[in-house]
Amino acid sequence: MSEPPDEVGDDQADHPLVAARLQRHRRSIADGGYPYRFEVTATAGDLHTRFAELAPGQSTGERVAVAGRLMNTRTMGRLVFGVLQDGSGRIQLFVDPAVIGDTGFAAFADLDHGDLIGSEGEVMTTRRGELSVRLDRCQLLAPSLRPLPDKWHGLQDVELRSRRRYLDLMVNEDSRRVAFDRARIIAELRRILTERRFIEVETPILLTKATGALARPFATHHHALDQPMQLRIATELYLKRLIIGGLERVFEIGRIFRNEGVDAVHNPEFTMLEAYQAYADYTDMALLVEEMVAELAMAVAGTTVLSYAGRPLDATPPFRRVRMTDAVAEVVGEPIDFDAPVEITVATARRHSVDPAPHWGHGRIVEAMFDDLVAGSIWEPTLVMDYPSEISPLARTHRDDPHLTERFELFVAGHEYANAFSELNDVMEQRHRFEAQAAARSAGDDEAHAIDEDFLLAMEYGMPPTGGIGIGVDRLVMLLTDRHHIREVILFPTLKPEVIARFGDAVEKDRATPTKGSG
RNA sequence: GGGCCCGUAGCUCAACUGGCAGAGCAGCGGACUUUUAAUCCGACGGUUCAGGGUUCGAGUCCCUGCGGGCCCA
Repeated sequence: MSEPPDEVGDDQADHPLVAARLQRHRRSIADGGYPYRFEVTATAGDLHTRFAELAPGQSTGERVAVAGRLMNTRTMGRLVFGVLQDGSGRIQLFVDPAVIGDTGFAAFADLDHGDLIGSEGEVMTTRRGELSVRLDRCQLLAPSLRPLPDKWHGLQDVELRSRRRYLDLMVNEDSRRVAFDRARIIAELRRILTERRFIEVETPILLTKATGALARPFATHHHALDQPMQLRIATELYLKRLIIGGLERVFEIGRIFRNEGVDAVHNPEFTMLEAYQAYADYTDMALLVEEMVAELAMAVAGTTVLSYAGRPLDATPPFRRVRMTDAVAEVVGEPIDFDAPVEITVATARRHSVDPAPHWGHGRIVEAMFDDLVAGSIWEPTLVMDYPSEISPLARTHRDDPHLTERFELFVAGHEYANAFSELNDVMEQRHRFEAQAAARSAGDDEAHAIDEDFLLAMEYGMPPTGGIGIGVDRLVMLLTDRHHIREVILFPTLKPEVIARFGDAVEKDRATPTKGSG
């Protein structure tokens, strides 16, 4: 054989199921190849909508052209019933040699499941009432060289579903629906904010120093500048610079990168919405997030009474509000006193199996107790209000309690969904808070904020009172689509490199097969 | 990081206390002129994740590694 050995990329190249398709592909190329375009006049969804009422055994006289992937065929003597899937759904193809001709019929019979085809014919219903297109013409637009996954069970392997998302989308209706719902949710978020006169902006991802949140950044390097760089961990401080600049209502829906582990609710890159409104405070943000969740639930689920993980979940505003210190005090059975010696709070924590680190103050300890003892038991949407200053370096001190800040987080189903403040706008105070963070960092707290001098410079020009909020978009999509793992709502979640097992040998796929990038 | 579980045909899954590696779907050949996961008949399809060990004999037991899942931290 003089054929190049790797016309199909990997270990499956000589698999019989692939080889036959490869042969047909070569014949097609020799016959002049495949079309460059196909004029589509209808989608499956269009047809089902328009002809929903059509009785069995009817012909419409209307000729349409549909395109998509051939998912299944059933031969019945000299008839073939095909199932065409396009972006809107599925439509049956009725293939009768008396209509399409013997040549056309033979060509259709030569198609493989998975092929992309363009089909034309009259809209009709079968005797059983199935809406169909009676083909008088059909062409192969692009072949599938590999067989589809199981037509009934689809693709089940959790890892493969993420790795080969295209296959997952081809054969698992649920996955397609989540993708569409996610797009809808993001579009609705834009609509909701735009209607409220927010403008959408883009701030840098590539930074010399990532700031604005408590998280470890990814490190990279700029070659021409010979400069170490980091990927952003928040959009917060740049959006506030825009508030200072007078844009007054800004938001960004952007990818955030945090160098941390992967689990059911964490992916190293995720999508966050941050919105800032000048002359507003955290009570405005609370109303905003309630309205958002309710409107999104109506858009996606048609109701604010959701079902999540088999349990009812009522997301109808107003949400329950509870002060963080009260929630903790209730669980531990004694009040939290920020003026008492810290040892008192340490002892309270230890009695509840929470072990504070030596440099923690009341605030960090209260947060740890909240995380361990309270957060997991929250089910219905709850605004946890008024976080300790120690853990809120960017939030404004509470107008009624100097130990606390005007900050809330939205908790649902045991997890955090949003984080909002009355933004700290006093540059002197901001500098002090940053310095306290720096001190915590040198005391061994690797989750403390870094000082951002450039941001402080911006603040020195005066920052209006501002309400700000950050919302985890992926988690919101999980909640609204009843998915329980973040990889179900991210099309391409972060995965380890694929490893191909060889004889006594394991090779990373991307190293085993040269690609454009490596050449 | 710790515990438990999993990795078998392209896909979905079986295989008892160790004893010839199976089915359905897909693919191939055939029957069937209105099917709906069509149905029926036939033949085909395997490095049981990789490496090592125990054994007359390993998918199964042991060790190591890789990958994955769930729970916990």
